[in-house]
Amino acid sequence: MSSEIKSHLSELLAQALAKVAPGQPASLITLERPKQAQHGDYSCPVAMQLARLLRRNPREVANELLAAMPASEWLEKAEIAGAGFINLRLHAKAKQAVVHSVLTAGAGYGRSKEANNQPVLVEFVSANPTGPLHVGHGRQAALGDAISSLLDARGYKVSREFYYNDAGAQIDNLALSVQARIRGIEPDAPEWPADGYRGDYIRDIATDYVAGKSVGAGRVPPITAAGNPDDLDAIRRFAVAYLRCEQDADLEAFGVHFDNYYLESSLYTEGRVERAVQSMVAAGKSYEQDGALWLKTTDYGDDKDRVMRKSDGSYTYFVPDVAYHVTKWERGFPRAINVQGSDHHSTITRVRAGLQAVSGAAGLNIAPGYPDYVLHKMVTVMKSGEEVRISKRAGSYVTLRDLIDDVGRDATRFFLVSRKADSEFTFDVDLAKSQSEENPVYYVQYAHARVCSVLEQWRTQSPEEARGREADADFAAIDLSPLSGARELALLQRLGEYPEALEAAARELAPHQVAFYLRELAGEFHSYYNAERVLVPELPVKLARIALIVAVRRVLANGLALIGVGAPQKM
RNA sequence: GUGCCCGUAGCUCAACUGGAUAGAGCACCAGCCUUCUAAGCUGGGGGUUGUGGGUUCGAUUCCCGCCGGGCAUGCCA
Repeated sequence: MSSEIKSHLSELLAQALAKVAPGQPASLITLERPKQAQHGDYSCPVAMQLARLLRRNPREVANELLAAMPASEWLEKAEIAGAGFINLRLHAKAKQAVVHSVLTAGAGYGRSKEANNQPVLVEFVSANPTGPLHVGHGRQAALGDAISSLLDARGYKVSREFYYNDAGAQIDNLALSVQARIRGIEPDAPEWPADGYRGDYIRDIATDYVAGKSVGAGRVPPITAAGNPDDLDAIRRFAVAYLRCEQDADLEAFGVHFDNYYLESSLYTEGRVERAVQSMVAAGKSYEQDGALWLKTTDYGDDKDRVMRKSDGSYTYFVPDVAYHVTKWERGFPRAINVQGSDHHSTITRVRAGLQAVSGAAGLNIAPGYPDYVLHKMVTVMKSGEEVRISKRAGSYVTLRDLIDDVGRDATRFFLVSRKADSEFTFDVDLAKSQSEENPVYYVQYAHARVCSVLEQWRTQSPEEARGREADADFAAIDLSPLSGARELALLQRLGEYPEALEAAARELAPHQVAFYLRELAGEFHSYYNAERVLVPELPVKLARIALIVAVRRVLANGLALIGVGAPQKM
């Protein structure tokens, strides 16, 4: 509703612009929400821009625009302020309508069909199965899942995917580390593998392997440990399955679900890596040197060429990455988004270069910027005032599981998603634990629970009024005209901004904006709650206020759902 | 050395992509519970937006130079 009003106002200004300055494009007109209430509901700076183009006084131009603007039933006041801002104030009626929109749309409020069901693949976490998930993976899980939900809300057909690096040197390392533990070798012993994983979980895997235990559930095919310490391949299979199960359990506890798990090993067994290399060679983008095969990534903006096939015959890591991304395109995803740590940023150029080479040779028409990347900075973990260096090899971490157990799922997710991806993140574990009750998530959830509580009171006090009013839509017919207080208008305004907030967050792939929006909406609700009673004697006022807070509850619930946080009825 | 990103209150972070007096939360100070949940509210102190220039009606935002931090720059993944 709010966006309808906004475009209505833009149209009025566009008509004025056509009269005052014929030939100037309507795209000059932008509407902003002023920070201060005295500046009205919307503000338009176009007169100042015109002043430069027309070489005239901005306030004069603004005056003429106002005079040329058609009247509107939604508009209460239009005035000029400051250097030449045109400030617009809406009638209360225009703002009240948003409650009806929210209550009618319910869970659909804020959603759109804009993307027209276009498929998009969002890849995130993609942790190597060589250890438990740590805090950094948590940030990625929270981010990736929220981005996926945002795109879903914009009408995309979203596929969440986890890419398993279950091939290559790291996995060999894992197998050797477990084998060493089976043989009773400690990480500090001279026989310990050079780059072995030192964490205690390696010993647990070794113990289970020797005991002949079985692992596997859900998506991970069951496997029983062979128990033979010499069978490195059997150890490898068991260790990978073991850790996949651990990671699955952690993600489950975090409330993150994937539609698909893609195994790197399958790229080899299906010959896709080989085919990708052949295409890159056929594209004329490669050459042999020093016994290795190189890709001319400099043709695609890189500062030096990169090795594809090492002199020992194995491929460098980005080659299967290229093959993998070819499958994303071939599987029918014209858009793909990769959520990764910023330490991977050098792979962007290589993967895109490889894709373009393959695309040219195989006639795939892959878009030049494919895929999109959302890079997030690393999480610095502070514990007891000191930084914990996350190192799988050294075995020191704070696992995602630790956080979920200590801080709680909702708080962890809200916290991890409420920062811009490209800002560095300091996660103070002690603070998060000791002050868990002051985490902003409770502030938002509390607002939701408070609405529920008021409604509960109302149902108890006045069952005859409440009868037949259960779902949101049952409140939609209530007369909203009593909602005219300053705090009520502020709440109405905020509710109306929700669809725009989602649109912006989805466009910028920035879910932290949803968290901030919710914080503000909850704040305005808490203020209102403290200043006014909802359950007042005058029935029309009472009902209007009830409709308002039901709408608030709805938007809080919708927003929290997007970022994977629960909306409790009671706290 | 080169490339990308970051630098905003004591701390952790915002700022609608160039708008009006840069905002929140922690922490600190002073108030508000016999009335719908005090995990809340009201008020207060706290800033040369790293720094020096430039662009213009207007800069935290765009451009250039410095300073500081992170990541990358492997025939590691």
